[in-house]
Amino acid sequence: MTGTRSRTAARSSSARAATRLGRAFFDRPTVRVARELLGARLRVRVGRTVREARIVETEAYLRDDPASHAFRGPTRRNRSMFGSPGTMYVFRIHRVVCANLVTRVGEAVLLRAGAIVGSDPASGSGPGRLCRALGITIADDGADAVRGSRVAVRRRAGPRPRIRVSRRIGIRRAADRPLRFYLAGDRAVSHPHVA
DNA sequence: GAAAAGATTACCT
DNA sequence: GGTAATCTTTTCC
Repeated sequence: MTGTRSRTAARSSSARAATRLGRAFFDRPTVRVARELLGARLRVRVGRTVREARIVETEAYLRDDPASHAFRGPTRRNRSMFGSPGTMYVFRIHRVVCANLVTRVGEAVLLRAGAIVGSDPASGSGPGRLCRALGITIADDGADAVRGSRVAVRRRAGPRPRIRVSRRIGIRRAADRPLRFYLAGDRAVSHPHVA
């Protein structure tokens, strides 16, 4: 039994390493990363358990983008956005937190919604709800999703999904830019009707 | 120092 | 569809 479990663990560890998205994935143009994160799995270790969501909705925040928290350069709050590709930028808004994955310096992808695996899929509909469902907190700000032990992103499995594009949700500045991406028809998408 | 603004959500009518 | 909740960071005097 022990031997079997050990062998199984070794194999799944190797498979996990093979499917985990690396630095190079995030070190690419932000819009491309935002699109390719759709369908990927976001895994968060919470104590002894692992929570997982299939990402269904993202938004890109660019360097030359008045809506981005990094627009005016590094501050104490946004310093994670200037970290390595794959760094988590988590910020607080009202009573919730929202999570981003950093791409290139000063740019990031906001994780707007995910279908929670093994639970109510719609409980991750919305950036604050996604973080709450996965157990992401402000303490995860600055964490490394590439090499870190708490958060990891796994490559999308399966065929290329059908992606829809719209303006971003809930912002005032640069509101017309088509920088929101989501899976067509997915129940966990937070604002299905925004064009 | 004080005040305003928010990449939101839940609950109201 | 509108609005209150809630609190940190940023910005302005």
